[in-house]
Amino acid sequence: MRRRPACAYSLTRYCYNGGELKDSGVDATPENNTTLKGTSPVVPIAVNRPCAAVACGDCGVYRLCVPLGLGGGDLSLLESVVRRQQTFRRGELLYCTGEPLEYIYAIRSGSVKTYIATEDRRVQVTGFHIAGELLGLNAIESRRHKCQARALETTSACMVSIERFEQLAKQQPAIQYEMLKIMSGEISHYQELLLLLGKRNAEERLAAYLLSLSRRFAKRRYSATEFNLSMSRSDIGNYLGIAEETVCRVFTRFQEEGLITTRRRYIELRDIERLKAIAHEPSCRAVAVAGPVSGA
Amino acid sequence: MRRRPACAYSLTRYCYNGGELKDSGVDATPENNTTLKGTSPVVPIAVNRPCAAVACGDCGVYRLCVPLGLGGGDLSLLESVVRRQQTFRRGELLYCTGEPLEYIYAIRSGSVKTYIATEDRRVQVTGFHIAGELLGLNAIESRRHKCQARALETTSACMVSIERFEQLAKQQPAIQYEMLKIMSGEISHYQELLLLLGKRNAEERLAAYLLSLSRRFAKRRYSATEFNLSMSRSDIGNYLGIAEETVCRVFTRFQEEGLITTRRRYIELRDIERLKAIAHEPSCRAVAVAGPVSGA
DNA sequence: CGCACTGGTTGACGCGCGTCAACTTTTCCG
DNA sequence: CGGAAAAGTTGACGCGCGTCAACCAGTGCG
Repeated sequence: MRRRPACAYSLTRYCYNGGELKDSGVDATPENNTTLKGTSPVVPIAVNRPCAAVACGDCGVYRLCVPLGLGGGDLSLLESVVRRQQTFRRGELLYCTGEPLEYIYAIRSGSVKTYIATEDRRVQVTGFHIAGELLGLNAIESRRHKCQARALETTSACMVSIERFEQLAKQQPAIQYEMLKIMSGEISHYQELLLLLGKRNAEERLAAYLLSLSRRFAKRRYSATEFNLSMSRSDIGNYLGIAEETVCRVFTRFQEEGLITTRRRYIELRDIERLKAIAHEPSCRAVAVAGPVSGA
Repeated sequence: MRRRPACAYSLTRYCYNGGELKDSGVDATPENNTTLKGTSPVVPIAVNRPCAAVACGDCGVYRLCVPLGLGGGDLSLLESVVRRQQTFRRGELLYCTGEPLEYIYAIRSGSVKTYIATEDRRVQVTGFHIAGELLGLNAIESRRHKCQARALETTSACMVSIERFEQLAKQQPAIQYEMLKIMSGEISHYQELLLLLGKRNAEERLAAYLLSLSRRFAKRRYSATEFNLSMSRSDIGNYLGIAEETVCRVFTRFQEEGLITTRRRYIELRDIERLKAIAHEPSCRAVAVAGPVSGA
C-alpha cells in the first residue's frame, strides 16, 4: 500500500512550473508559412490568429447581451458591467487558485489554459479556452478561484465584474438564466471529457481532441481544418491524461496514415471522416439526436 | 490506425445492459450483520439505510428554499413548484438520454447513478448521487437529458417542474442564483474528477472515492466510517476508469493492510488518515485553503 | 431442496503506454 | 552571432492494469 513506483516517477514528470515563460510575443505562428516545405499550399485565409478579436456575434458573451436587448444599439447597460478588455501576454496569469473571485472573463482573442495543481506538484489541465469562451464560472459557488488560468499566447479578455454582474442579474433574471445555460453546457462538456479519460485509448483521445478544437474554431468562424495549436504537446498530453511522448507518437502515426499534417504547432486535418471514426464521433451525434421527441 | 485490440475487447466489456434488474427489494443491506464473522462488532447506529428520508435541513434543495424565505413556516410557494416525492425501485430509470427536460430531481432517500452511453455500446458512469443531491442540472442548456439516471436501490425523489421553476425564478432571482452556485460547485467537482482519471493510479482513485463517499454521507448525518455501497464493483470501476477486477484486487489489498473492512457491499473505513495519504487528501485541502486572502 | 443467475474474487498473461534517455530543431537573449 | 534552454521527436524497456477464465457466494424461483 506504500507508494508504488508508478507514482514515484510521476512526481518528476508532473513537477511543473505552471508553464511560466518569458513572453516571447506571438509564438509559432507561421507568419512565414514558407517554412512548411513540401506540404500542400497553405490557404491564406481564416487560419486562427492571435490578436484577431472576434465580432460580438461570435462571442460567448453575446448570449449574455441579447436578453438585455442590447443586440442593437444601446450598450450602456452592459458597459456598466464589462470592464473594457485587458491584454495578457503569453505566460501571464489571469487568475490564481485561491484568489477571491472578482471577474468573469470573456476571451476576445487568444487562448488560455486552466489547470489545478495539487500540493504534491502534480498538475491537471482542465481546459483550453479560445476566443468567445467564458472563464471563471466554477468559482461562483466558493467565491474563490479553484484553478489557475494562464494565457497561452497574447490574449485579450473582457472582464465582467462579478459584483456588478450580480446586481444586474438581480434586476434581469434573463441574463442570469443565460448564465445557467452556459454552465449547464459546461457540465455536459466535462461529462464527455470523463468518458474520454475513462474509456478511450490515446488515439481516440487525440482524435476527439482535434475534432473538438476544429468544431470550436469553426463556431468562431476560423478554419475548421487548419489551425495553430497554442498549447504545447505537454499541455495536450496532460489534459488528455497521456504522456507528452505518446502525443508525439500518435501525431506521427496519424500523419503517416494521411489523417493530418503537422509541423510543430501548425496542424491540418486532412481526413476528418476517418478522424471521426477513430473518435467514435458519429455515435456521439447519433446519441445526442436520438431519443423520443415531442414538443418542448 | 485501424482498431487496436484494446478497443476490440472493450466492446465486450462495456457492452452494458444499463444495469436493468428485477427489483430485488433492498439489496445486500446487512440487516443480518451476523453474517460478518470475526470482524469488529457493528455499531448499530447511523449506517446509511435505504428509505431513510433526510430532513429538509440536510437536503440539497434546502439551499433553494431558503432564499424564498421558506425556512420557517410558509411552504406554499415551494409546494407550487415541487411535485411531491415519487418512489423509484431498484433498476428503474428516472430519466433517459434524449428525453425532454421536465423535472429537476432532488433525492430524498436512496441513491442513483447517472451515465452516458455511446453508440458503440460503451458506458461511462458520470456520477453517483445520494440523498440530498440534485439531478438533471446539465440538461438545462439543451432542454434534453444528456445522460440516463437509474435508481441503485429504492429511491425517493422530489421532482421540481422545470417549467414552474423557471416561472418562479423569473420573479425570484435569488433562487436562480442559488442554482448557479450549485452548478458552479458541480463544475468544480468534475474538474477534480478529471484530475483523478487523468493522473491517479487505481489505489489513489479508490481511496479518493471512498473518502468522497464518506464525506458526503457525513454531510447528510450518516456514518462517515461505515456504510453500504449501493453500487456494484462494476459501476465503481466504470466510474473510476478501472476494471471491476482491479477494484476487487485493490479492496483486497486495502483490507490486508488494515485500511478497510469489506464484506460484499458493506464497507468500513478503519484508517482514514492513511487513506487520505494515499488519495493525497491533505494536499487537496491545503491547496483549497491556501492562496492570498483578502475580504469578499 | 436444487438449479440458475448475478455479483464478487482470484490467478495468469500480455499489451498499451509511461518512463528514461538521447537527439534534433527552434527559440531566446546577451 | 552563438550558447543555452525549451520544445519536439524517436527508440528501448518494463510495469500497471485490462482481459480472460475459473471459481465462489448469495439470492430467487420452480
